[in-house]
Amino acid sequence: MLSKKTKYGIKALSFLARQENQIPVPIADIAKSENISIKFLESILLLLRYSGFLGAKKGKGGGYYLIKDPKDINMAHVYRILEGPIALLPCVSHNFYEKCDDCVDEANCSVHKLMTEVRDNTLMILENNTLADIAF
Amino acid sequence: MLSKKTKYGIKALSFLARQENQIPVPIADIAKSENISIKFLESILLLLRYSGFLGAKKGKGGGYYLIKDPKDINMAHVYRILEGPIALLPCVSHNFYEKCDDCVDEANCSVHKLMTEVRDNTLMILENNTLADIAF
DNA sequence: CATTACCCTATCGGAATAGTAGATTACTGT
DNA sequence: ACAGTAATCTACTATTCCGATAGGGTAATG
Repeated sequence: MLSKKTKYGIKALSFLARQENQIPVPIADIAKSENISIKFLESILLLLRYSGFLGAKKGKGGGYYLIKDPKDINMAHVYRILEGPIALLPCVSHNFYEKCDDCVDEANCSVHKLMTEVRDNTLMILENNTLADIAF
Repeated sequence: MLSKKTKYGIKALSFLARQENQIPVPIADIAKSENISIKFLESILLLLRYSGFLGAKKGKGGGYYLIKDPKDINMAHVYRILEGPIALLPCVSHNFYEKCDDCVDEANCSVHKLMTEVRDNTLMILENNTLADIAF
C-alpha cells in the first residue's frame, strides 16, 4: 500500500502544477486545499525540494513552486523519491536490488517470476505518465 | 512492498504444487526446503487451509497438501488472502474499498487516476497467472 | 508413545504519522 | 533604518501500529 507521504506528495505536486503562474504557494494553502497536516506536508515538500522538483522562497510572499515543466516530471521518478522501490520485492528491483536471504535459486523462484512481471508493467505505466498527464 | 508472509505463502504453495503425489508434507520439510521459520510458516499454512487452498493431516505421516489443481489456483486470489488489497490505495480497491478522508472529489483526484491504472494492470497479471504457471 | 498439526500469547523492532519548539530568512510599512 | 510579521527550515520527540518471530501447551493420529 502507498504511504500517505507518497499520496500527499503527488497531490501537492498536482496542486502546484495546476497553478496558472509561478508565484510561490505557502505550505498552509496547499495543506488546506488538499486536507493535509501542515507539518507532515512540510517535510514532504522539503524532500521534493531537495530532489529537484520544487523551489522555495522564504518570508512574506514566499512558498513553494515547481521548477520543472509538469510534462518533464516522470511519475516513476516521483514514486521512487517518495515511496522507494517500485518493485514489490528487493530481489526484483533495479534501483534498490538486494538478494533474498532465503532464496537459493533466484532464476527459478516462483515469486520472483511473478513479481518481475508485475514490476515491469507497473514501471511502464509510471514512466508513461507525467505530472501533466495526471494533474488536470 | 510484499510482506514476507505473502512471499513465504506463495513459495510454500509452489513447493506443494511441485510434489508429484498428494502425500502430505510436514511443515518442517517445507520450512527447511524454502528457508522459512517454522513457526511463521505454521501460521501461514493455517491461513491457507482456512482459505480452502490446503488440506492438513495430523499425526505421523501428516502434513499439508494442495486440495485444488494448481491450474485452478488464481494468483490474484492468493494475493488477496495473504497480502490483502491489490490496489495501492483503499479508494482504488474493489474488494476493500474505502473512501479517503482527505479527498473531496475522487473522480478528479490525480493520485486516484494514476493508481487505478496501476491497479488494473497488476490485477490483470495476477489473474492471468495460476499456481501452475509459476510453480515450475 | 511419537509425531504432527493446532492454538494462544508475548515480544521485539521499525516504520509511519504527527506534534512541538525554535531558528532563520525575507518582505513591508513606518 | 528598524520593527514586525510571514514564511520556510531544522531537529527532536511521542505514539501508534504492524510485521515478524519465538515459546509453550493442546489435540489428533498412526
